[in-house]
Amino acid sequence: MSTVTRFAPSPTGELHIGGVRTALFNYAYAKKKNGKFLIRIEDTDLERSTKEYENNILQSLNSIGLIPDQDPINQSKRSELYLAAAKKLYEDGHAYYCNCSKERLDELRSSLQEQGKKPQYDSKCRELNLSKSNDTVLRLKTPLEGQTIVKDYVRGEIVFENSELDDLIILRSDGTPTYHLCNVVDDFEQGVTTVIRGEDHISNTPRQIHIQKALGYPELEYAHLPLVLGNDKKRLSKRHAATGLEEYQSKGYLNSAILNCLARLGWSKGDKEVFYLDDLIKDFELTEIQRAGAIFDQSKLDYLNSQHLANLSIDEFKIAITPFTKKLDIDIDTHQHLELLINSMRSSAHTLSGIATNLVPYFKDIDSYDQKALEKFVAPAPTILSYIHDALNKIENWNEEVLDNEMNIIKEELNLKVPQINQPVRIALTGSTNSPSLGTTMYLFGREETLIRIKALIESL
RNA sequence: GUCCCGUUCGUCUAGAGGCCUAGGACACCGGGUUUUCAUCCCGGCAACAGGGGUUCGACUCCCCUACGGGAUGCCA
Repeated sequence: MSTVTRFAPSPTGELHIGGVRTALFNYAYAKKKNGKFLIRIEDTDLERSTKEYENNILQSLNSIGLIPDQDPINQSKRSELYLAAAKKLYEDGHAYYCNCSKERLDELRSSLQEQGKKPQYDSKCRELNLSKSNDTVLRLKTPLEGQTIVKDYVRGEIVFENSELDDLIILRSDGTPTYHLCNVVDDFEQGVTTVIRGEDHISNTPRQIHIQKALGYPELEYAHLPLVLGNDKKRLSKRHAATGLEEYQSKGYLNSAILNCLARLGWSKGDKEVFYLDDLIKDFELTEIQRAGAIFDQSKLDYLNSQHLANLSIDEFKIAITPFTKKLDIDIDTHQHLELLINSMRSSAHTLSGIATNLVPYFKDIDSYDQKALEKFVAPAPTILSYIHDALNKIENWNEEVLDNEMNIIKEELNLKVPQINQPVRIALTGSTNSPSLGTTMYLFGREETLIRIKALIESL
């Protein structure tokens, strides 16, 4: 049987990186098995679900390349299916109507808890043969004894005593189906074979297995992933800074780097740290997933991003950085030595937005100089710049070698140390002391612009 | 409370009883290259939660404790 996995988010918030990782593992496993990866929107909670969040989730998954093999489905549009399943359960004697009031349930729970027992429904209505009415819920007849064993790829076999589980509600008193029913029915209807989801669902699993069995559905395979945590070791949530996928994308982290980073959270293959989606698909095994929760570390993402950035071809890099340079109102295609510029600057920051910012001086006039640098390198000897300007002005053959050579000559003539003559020029050209090697930098600016900028700095003093 | 899951350097992880003097990566610290910054290279720091077993031998197996997480909803 061909493998089918699914990512089943509920649209009650933006897609965060923990969700992306769950989707990623679902995707990778399906692809590895030559199966299908599906998306299901679990929007049965009308109160909290919104179309905006749904769109955000779908768009995010699409933008990062985790494309489903079929159009996503919405649970909110499939009630007939759930109702039909509920009806079958009732007719087959696997479910019963219950009219216990909320008050009774609350009392029951608290009194059981006082006795040190597990708070659960006492199955009062189980044999009463109640019929459906306005205030009845439909409950599943959970097996009273025996065990339910969840076979999990990452944790092995997890055993639950059936006596620990009560008769769960599958249809609310307003007639709408609950999560567990929808989940089980859809997994069956969609042909899902393998459930890969967060470990917060482990204790839900035996309940779902009971529904499956009652409905006569085949068994599923499970893999419960450890959770992605914030710095405080707490489960990632809105309280943590920067959890949304879009935030990372808009800061200029490459999709491939984000995916790489997320995949390494809970999974590894030998000493391989830098890899791509294709590698993951090839190497991935559910049994290799780590069992403990993992803290998301941004400095690791920074590193991985640098590596992925370095691996981009010039054309790929151009395409990747363009949205960021556009935002800063610069058009890198206008540069006369674009390839050299990119290769000189691509490692200047960890993110595309950082690199784009560093690129600005190469396209726009300097509107402010680094004051500290000015004080340190220019203020002590302001006349050096004029000397350099005049010397460079005589150079016709404007290339890196000649320029480096000339700077060396100037250094000898003035009997100065390298930083004393190099740094003022850097400041004149880029506004700061940071730039590629000086010959390259002057070459990148060209003869005319280099001279203009040196002059401009002299005049601004 | 009860049930379930988990616990190796600051972080992500390797580790399937002797290969472990516990390996790699990020971060950090130091050095080199770059006549600046970044990159890159080299080196260093740093962990088996605690206690009992089992065993000739335990990071690895068992039990207990502690700590963290989840479930215990007419949320998903």
